[in-house]
Amino acid sequence: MTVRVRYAPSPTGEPHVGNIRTALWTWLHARRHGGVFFVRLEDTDQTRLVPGSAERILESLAWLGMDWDEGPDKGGPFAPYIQSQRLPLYQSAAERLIASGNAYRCFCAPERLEELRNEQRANHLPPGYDGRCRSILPDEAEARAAAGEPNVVRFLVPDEGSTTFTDLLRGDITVENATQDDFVILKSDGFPTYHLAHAVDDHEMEVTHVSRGDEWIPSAPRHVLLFRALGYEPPIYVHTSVILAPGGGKLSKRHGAKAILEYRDEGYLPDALFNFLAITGWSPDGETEIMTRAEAAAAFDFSQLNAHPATFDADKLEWLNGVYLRQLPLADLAEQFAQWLERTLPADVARPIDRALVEAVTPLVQERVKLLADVTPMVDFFFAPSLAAPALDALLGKPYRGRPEVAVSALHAAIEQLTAIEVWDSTAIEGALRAAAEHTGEKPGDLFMLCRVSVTGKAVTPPLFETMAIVGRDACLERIAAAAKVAASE
RNA sequence: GGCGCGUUCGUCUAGUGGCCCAGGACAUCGCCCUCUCAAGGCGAAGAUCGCGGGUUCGAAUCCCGCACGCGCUACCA
Repeated sequence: MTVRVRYAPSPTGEPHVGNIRTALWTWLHARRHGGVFFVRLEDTDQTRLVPGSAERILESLAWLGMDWDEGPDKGGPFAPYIQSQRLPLYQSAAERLIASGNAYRCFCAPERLEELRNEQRANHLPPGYDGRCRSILPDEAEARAAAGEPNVVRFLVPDEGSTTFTDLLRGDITVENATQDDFVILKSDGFPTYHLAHAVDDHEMEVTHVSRGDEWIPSAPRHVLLFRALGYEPPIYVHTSVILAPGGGKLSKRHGAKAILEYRDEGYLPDALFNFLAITGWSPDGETEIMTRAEAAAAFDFSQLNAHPATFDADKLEWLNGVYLRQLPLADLAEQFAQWLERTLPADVARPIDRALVEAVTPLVQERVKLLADVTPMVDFFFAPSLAAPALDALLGKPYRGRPEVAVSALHAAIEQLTAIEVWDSTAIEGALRAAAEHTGEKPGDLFMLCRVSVTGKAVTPPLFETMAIVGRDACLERIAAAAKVAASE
């Protein structure tokens, strides 16, 4: 039997890491077994819909490289893939359940339910529907419903016995039926609840494995009961753990959870995020951590997932992103940088930005960035149309503090040597600066730092000689002279 | 309150009765390399395997109890 799995988000917001990680594992399982991965929109709560979120959900999946075989945007053999367009299916299932005595109409008003719960809580009893409408005769119920009296359909949970289901991570889980109340399967607006929609759709769409968050464990027995009452074979269940925020507690918007697309906007690579999410809560062998999607898929096994929650390790994600950035071919990296710089360089830098310059600078910073965002402050001086002379304190630094005249003569020596260079390349520049240091008796490192700050305005930069080679002789000499003037003015 | 799930270095994990007085990775610290910063190399520190009982020649691994954390207990998913 071919594996068919699904990602079934509610279009009520954007996917965050915890949510997408379950989808990612599901995707891995599909690819591992040559199965089908599809997307189904669960928009049965009309009150919580957020416009645009369906698009953002699909965009997130696409960005992460999780392709889907069937879905709301591309159809498939079981279309439609949007629950609000499948209402008749749920309604007829509910009617079948009523007819078979597995469900009944309930006319209790929300207010009564509310009161009932308060009372139960006050008496330290487990809250739950008391089954009052169970006793309404079917004919009467139909008549009242036909007359337009608002009602919901509840599933009739057996008072006795227990229900067992198997979870791929946790083994058999058994729950006493008596602890489950008669839950609503069809709401008064004609929409199904999750429970019914899950049973109907996952059967209709021939889903083989259902992986979802572990908050669904308590209601899984309900689903098994539903499947059986409908005459369906339940799918295989996998309940995945949540991702925790560093401080503890579920990762939430307030607690550092970011939408997937925010990672894109902050300069993470989709391959790195994918890899990171795949291995938080899963390890193929205890050693391997860096994997392509294909490698992860080849090794993936639901039953290896960790059943306990994992804390989100932002440091490790950054590290991993750096690993991916470093192994990117230079041309690809330059392309990424170009797009990034286009967006983030100050407005006074002419657009489009100098593509050749980006390519020249890329190898100097490849091993220095962890995020694409790091590139901008690292290379902005290469692109700036003009650079202000450095501030005195920054220029002198520790070695020359209080003795600017020494810095001035060192700088002049550097100018002299640099001017004499025949072919302006990094080797020649290094030779010139070392010669200048030797002539003046300065420590090479001190002179280098003087030049670094003079030429770039920064104390931390890509390698000096390569940097100066790219900046060009005229600009370098000009800037060093300007810096010398700053030092001399003291 | 009831029901359920979970518990190995700060963090992610390996581990399914002896190879584990617990291995790898991130982070941390030190050394090396070095023009700054990185990257890289080497090394250190870091877990009485939640606690208490059992079973066994032998337990992180099996059983029982407890503690703690989390989840569910909606006409939300």
